[in-house]
Formats: sequence, structure tokens, C-alpha cells
Amino acid sequence: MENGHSGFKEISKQALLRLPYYLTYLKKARSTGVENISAPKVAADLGLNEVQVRKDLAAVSSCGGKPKKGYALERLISDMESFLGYDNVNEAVIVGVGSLGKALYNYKGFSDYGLNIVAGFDNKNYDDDYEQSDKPIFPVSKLKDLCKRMQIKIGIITVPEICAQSVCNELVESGVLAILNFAPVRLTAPPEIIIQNVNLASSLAVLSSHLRNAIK
Amino acid sequence: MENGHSGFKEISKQALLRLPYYLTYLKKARSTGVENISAPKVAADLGLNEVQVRKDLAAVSSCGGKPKKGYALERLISDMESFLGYDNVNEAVIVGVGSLGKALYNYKGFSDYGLNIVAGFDNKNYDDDYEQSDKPIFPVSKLKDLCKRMQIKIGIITVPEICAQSVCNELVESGVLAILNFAPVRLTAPPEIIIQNVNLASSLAVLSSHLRNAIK
DNA sequence: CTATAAATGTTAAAAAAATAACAAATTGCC
DNA sequence: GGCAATTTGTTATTTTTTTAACATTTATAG
Repeated sequence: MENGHSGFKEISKQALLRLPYYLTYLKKARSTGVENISAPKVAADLGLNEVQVRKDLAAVSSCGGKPKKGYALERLISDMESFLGYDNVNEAVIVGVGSLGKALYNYKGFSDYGLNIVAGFDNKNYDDDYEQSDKPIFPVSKLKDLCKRMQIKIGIITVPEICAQSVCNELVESGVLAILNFAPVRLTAPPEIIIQNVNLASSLAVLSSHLRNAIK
Repeated sequence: MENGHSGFKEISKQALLRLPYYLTYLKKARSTGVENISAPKVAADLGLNEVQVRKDLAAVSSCGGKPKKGYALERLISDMESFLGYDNVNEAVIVGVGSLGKALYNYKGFSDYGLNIVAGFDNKNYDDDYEQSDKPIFPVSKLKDLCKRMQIKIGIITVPEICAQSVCNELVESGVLAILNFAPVRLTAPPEIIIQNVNLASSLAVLSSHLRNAIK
């Protein structure tokens, strides 16, 4: 076992991407009063393969499920949340507060995932009185100092393509360990830094390519 | 050859997701005056495997590359754009004009990918005088009629989780063939409909999980 | 003109992920 | 209490994707 997991089993990257879907589903089930839930049920409702779900749930569950009953829902949810690290809140900064950046900065939903964006950085529209604002926007020149002081571990990049790499470098120098990148470039960083790309163009590529075939 | 491609070779879904990255890179190279580019060069600059790039480029290129020179950049770009369907503009609608929806609706960058969002729908903040606005917001009740009349093929869903499925159903009934879904649920639709999920929670899951291991 | 180096295209192997198959366990009903 | 149905957990198999290996082509330089 080469990685740093403690009680958890191995999990594939693809499975990791599925976990949030399970979590959303499980919470919805909980709200309807369900107390136990089985892998086949989850698979059917989410349209996934039954074995896949079984393995995914087994990987995060701390005590396993019971034959004929399934998993204890409440415990499964908390196991999954703890696996995803949603129980200890992570503070993040966002660099580039244009239209997309602003939307993300003000998006309430992140707290559900244990993420709290505490500061925004932009060279154009920064605030003159940071202290006043609940969601302050600083000039980028303050990035390093602030990240170091606050021990920020997660950075979100929503700057234009051309500045993305230099922002990435600054974040790394500031001690950031994980980066969520919305700019349409592959960033270069030391291997210990996790970079997750969110690229609308990639998603659109799938759509338009399929569409081209569908239409003719 | 089971699929509907005409002159193009087979391409994996993963490769499809990489194409936009190549395209961005190639355009940047073009702007610096380069006329030919080789797969090894692209691979090195993007930090990808050389064979992978070679195969990906070969799959979209209409005339292949030349040994010792590589691909004719201009032609490769236009091949790739045509593969991705960026040459014939697709019109799309967006349903749910909250903070994220609004940001996407006003995002200029989509036109680079052959996408033009022509109408927004929201039950709350719709315009009283649609005619005036460049980016009109209609009540959702007008969705079906408008999509059918305009022959819209792409829908973007940015409504809360709870309404996502019903919006999806309406889009399908309106003749939409491809859906970009930002709501954190797996949508159910007939198999001929392409659904591409963009889930921030999934991306965050990767970050926080790795982070948990990295920190200890 | 010939050798060399660089790049392509293809075929083969390895790794990762999804799916299938099956044995063991437990609940609930008769 | 025993039987049937259901679900788990594990082991195999298949498929997909990535990476490696190799033969072929072609600009370029001596």
C-alpha cells in the first residue's frame, strides 16, 4: 500500500469522481426517512453498474454493509464525508474575479463540500477597503503574503489563459498544495501539487462531436 | 466502423477531452509565427506522453504529418476545429439564470468553441421586455415553444438540483439533443441524448481527498 | 549521393477501469 | 428451525486507455 490512506481501501480516480454523486443521492434519500440503503438500489436509481457501486461504497465504508439490508445510511454518509475531507473545512482563495470568478466566489454551495473561499484576488477591481467586505478582493500583489499568513492550501484559478501559469507559480510558492484550474491550459507544477482542471471547452467538445454525428 | 464518422479515424472519449487543450496550444503557437509543429514538441510542452499525442493528432488530421517536419499547423488547427464542430456554430439555451447561470450566459469565450447562447430561462428574474435585450431571459414556460421554433440542439442546465430532471425532460421534449448539466445529479434521458456533466463537487473531491493524504 | 537524425504511423504490451461470475452471509417468512 | 431471496464481498474476465517498441519515411548536412 503505497499511498497515505489509513483505514480506507484503495480507490480509483474515476471512483473518486463518482463519490459526490453518491453523496448527493444518499442525502436526498436520508431526507425521505430511509435508514438503510443497498448498492443495487443506488445503482438502479443512478443508472450505474451494480458492481461498480458496490465496490465504490465498500471503499469508503468503515464498517461494511449487511447482506439483505445494505448499508446504514447515516453512517455511510458520514464515512463518505470524512473520506472526502468534507468534515474539516478547507479554506481557499480565488485568483481572477471576472464574471466566472465572481460567480464562484459568491457561490454558496461550496460550503457543502467543506470549502470556504476566504479571499479573492484581481488586479483590476480590487476593493479599497478590504476590511469592510465579507468577500474581499485584493490586488494580486498581496497574494503570496496572505496565503502564507493564512496557511491556505487550495487555490482556484479563474484568470485568463495568458496569466494562468504565473498565478500557478505564485500559488505554489505561497504553499498552496491543490489547485482548481478553470483556465484552458495545462499548468506545470511540481508533482506533489495536485492540479484539477475544469475545462468547459472539454465538456463542450464531447457535446458538439456527438452532435455532429447525431445530426448526420 | 460502427459509428457515424466519415473521414475521421476512431477516437476515444478521453482523447476527445484532450482535443481542446491541443487546440488552445496550437493557436498560441500559431500566434508566434510557427508554421509546422510535431507531436513530440506538443507532448513536451503539454507534459503528455508522446505516443498519445501522436495518435490524437493523427485521429483528427486529414492529411497526416510529414516525417522530420511534423504537421502543417494551419491545416491541423482547421482539421481539429472541424472535427470538434466549431466551424458550424451551434445555438444553445441556458436554463437557470442564477449566479452561475448568469456568468455562463454572459461569458464571451463560448464563441471560440462554436457555441452561441441565444436565450436564458428562469422563473424568477425574467425580463418584461424580451425584445429589447441582447441576452434575453424568458420564463421557463416559454422554453418548449422557443426551442422548437429555433431548432435548438444544445441545452445548458444551471438550475438547482431539485428541478434539474424536470428541466431535462422539457429540453428533450423540445428536440434538444445534447445537454450540459451543472446540477449535481445524474440526469435520466433517452440514450440518443448526450448528457455531459460538469460537477464542481467532483473536481473538489479529487482535491480534498489528495489533500487529506498529502497533509498526513 | 549517402548517411544521419527526427518524425510519423502501426503493431504489441502494460496498466487501469468496468463488468461479470460466484461463494458466503443474513434477514424474514413459512 | 429451515428455506428462499437478497445483498455483500471477492475473484475473474473483458474492455478501454495508456505506454512501449519498431519499422518506414523524409528533410538535411557532409
